[in-house]
Amino acid sequence: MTSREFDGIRLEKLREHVWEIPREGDMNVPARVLASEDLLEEIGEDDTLRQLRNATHLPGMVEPALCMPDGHQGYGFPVGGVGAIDARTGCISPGAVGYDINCGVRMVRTSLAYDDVRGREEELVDALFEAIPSGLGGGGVIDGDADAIDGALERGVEWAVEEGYGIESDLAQCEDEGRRPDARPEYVSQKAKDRGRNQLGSLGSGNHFLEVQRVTDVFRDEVADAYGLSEGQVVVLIHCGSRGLGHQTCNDYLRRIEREHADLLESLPDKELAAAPAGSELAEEYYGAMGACINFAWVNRQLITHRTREVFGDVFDADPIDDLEMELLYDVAHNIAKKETHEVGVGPDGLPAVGDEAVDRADRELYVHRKGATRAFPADHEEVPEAYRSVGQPVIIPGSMGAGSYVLRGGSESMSVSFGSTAHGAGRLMSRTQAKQEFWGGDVQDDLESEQAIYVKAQSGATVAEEAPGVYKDVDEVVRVSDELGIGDTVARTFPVCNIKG
DNA sequence: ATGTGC
Repeated sequence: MTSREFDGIRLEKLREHVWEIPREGDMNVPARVLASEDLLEEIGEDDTLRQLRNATHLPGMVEPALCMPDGHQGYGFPVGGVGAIDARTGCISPGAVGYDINCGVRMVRTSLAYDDVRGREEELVDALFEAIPSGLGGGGVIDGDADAIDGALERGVEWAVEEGYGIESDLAQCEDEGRRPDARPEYVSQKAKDRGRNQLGSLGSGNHFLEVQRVTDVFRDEVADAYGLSEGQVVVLIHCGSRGLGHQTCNDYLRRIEREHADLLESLPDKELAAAPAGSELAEEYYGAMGACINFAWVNRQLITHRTREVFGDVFDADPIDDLEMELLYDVAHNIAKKETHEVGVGPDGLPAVGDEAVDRADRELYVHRKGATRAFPADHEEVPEAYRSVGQPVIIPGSMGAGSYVLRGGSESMSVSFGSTAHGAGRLMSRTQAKQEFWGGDVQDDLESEQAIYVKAQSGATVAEEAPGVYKDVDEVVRVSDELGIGDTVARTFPVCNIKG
């Protein structure tokens, strides 16, 4: 059997693109990396594998802990990590969701062709940059008051559409229809709400962006038809999260775990994996608060969508819905934990079990943690919107601002291989600090414009350097692995036209 | 990711 070892961590190749870290010591389950040999070499260079192995110590983890092909090291739990944990006997881990709760991405279609936009890129990028708040700190599309925050946290996109910031179809074309039914705004602290109030409709910083793109390739005609995508079409990608509100909420609950569940914390190999035991008051409150932050992030992307439609309407002197057909393709969460029912191995006592200890398989309710991973439910799954039910849910995978992005559809193998999940992006190759040593923001922008006709406008040159195309892995290779594993199948590829950043 | 550290 082929095997590879990185810094004392050995992986056995089970089959093409599937590498297992065998269970040993206090690991509850094995761990698996879904990657080609080339991607595995990159994943093995940072702390990802050790973090993935540590994650298997979380109580109640069922089946192997997973790392998607774009995985890299994160806070405690790797980015690109998927961890399914028994919701009755296990735990829920804020560290396995991430600071930016429901950081995610949506794609908006248009009826414009690249030729309609060509030559007007700078006018468009200037108008978008002017209209859409970005960067660190406050300022949003709307000035939120207490009612707005409560509406957003409780009801998500439903609230935004009622307030006039969207159209009816925006609801159906969003994961969970833009509203977590189990959101509990009362478990979000006043401090977090105060931070979110003036950030409703703002991109933020880091890897967040709004990008106008053109469809360059269609790989599966019948799926692209169902998604309303065709070659040459202009689309808009919006990538952002829950800003200070989600960050504050993650922090609030990490502190409470330290105070109220120090025993569980002590038992973990890395304190950053902090988790609350299933059934505890804290677990319930975090789950409800996280659901509210998820709704906030959806409202954030909805308000940016609203403003984007207005900008396109102005620039192209047309009605954004009736003429430009700016409908939402889909909105997917990249950082989330949700109760989902999946089939898992169970022992004689009926509890989830792995390897030889499993005597049967049965449906169990799990906290599926996806941290830097996308839900990728296949055709016929009841949670796929009706318009896409026969082909599978759209999966949106942003690459870098120099490489473009992909639209996939949930693959037929995703439920059995990855708890209905696939990759979420290209994955970082180097730290932000290293990126700033390697690149200069202004040079990156000049090169993109002169060599690829891509127009980037950003609040901070440092952010452009941190997000330079060269700091990312090869997104083509990431989606090739997803496609070959059958967890997410390529549908279309896009290429950047212009991009605004924090 | 983030009022760019507690």
